[in-house]
Amino acid sequence: MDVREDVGERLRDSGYRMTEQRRLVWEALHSGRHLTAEQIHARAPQVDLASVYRTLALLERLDLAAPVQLGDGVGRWELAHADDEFHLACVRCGRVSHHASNTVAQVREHLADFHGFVPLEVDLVVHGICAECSALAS
Amino acid sequence: MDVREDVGERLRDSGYRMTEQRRLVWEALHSGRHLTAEQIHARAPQVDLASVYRTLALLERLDLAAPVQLGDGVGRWELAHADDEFHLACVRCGRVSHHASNTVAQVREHLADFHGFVPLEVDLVVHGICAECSALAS
DNA sequence: GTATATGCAAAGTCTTTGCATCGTT
DNA sequence: AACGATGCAAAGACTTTGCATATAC
Repeated sequence: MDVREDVGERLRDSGYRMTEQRRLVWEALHSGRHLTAEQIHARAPQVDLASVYRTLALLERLDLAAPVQLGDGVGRWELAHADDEFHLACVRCGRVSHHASNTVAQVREHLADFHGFVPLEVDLVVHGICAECSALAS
Repeated sequence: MDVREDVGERLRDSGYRMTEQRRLVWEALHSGRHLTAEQIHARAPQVDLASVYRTLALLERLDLAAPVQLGDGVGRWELAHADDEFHLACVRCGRVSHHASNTVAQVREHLADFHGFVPLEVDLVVHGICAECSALAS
């Protein structure tokens, strides 16, 4: 699953060049999830913000990274991963965790079986109060 | 379910004033779903764009309208509705439809029962190919 | 009459683009 | 050596804010 070593190869295979900037952005993406362009830039200050955006767009085209919309209107990015994971966003502490389940698969089946809609990407974000914050509040 | 008549009352009850601009935005929201601020402004040209934004923020505070994130990075709005409806966005023709099912309820239960996370809002958007476009492609 | 809401214009934020230079292949 | 990628700065899209005027109550 960790393709950190051969991004260069992957890029070259697709006709792109491997550069220090792209490597730094790629590494930054490994340091967290649902990161804003600004956060990635903070983790790779040598890379111009414009290049961060350009690199993210490229990685998206190659299905190596994916944009995330948590509903706060801020553009966020993370490494591509199976979309049977979804986000749990705590409205109290702001932390966002990932959660894997068969829920997304169920949604897919439900749609395909009954409605003729062919699901490609399922984006599921649940806002609520995480276990830690619930405990504090009681 | 149609509270069109008593928005004024609702506003006044909450300490706000009923104005022609707010009425126009409110009506515009009834003319479609997942509308951008620009689209609402087009449907109510007499209302300044800034007031459109201010009114939408107010309606959101009163739970009369809700922002929608379809994943295209564009801010969209619609009348508040039960969140067991979710969006189906066709990546081919761009049309977005609403779909109601118990899927969202299942997600809520799943989380509450097993993970201590108290779900508040569930945002589910499915990107894919609608039945019409599937038919055309075959 | 008073306080809130509006219009207009300016400022903010986030993202994209143009272009000369640099660096990978 | 050639062409793609980068930095920098400017432009763009979208949204918010300040302030004087208008308006609901």
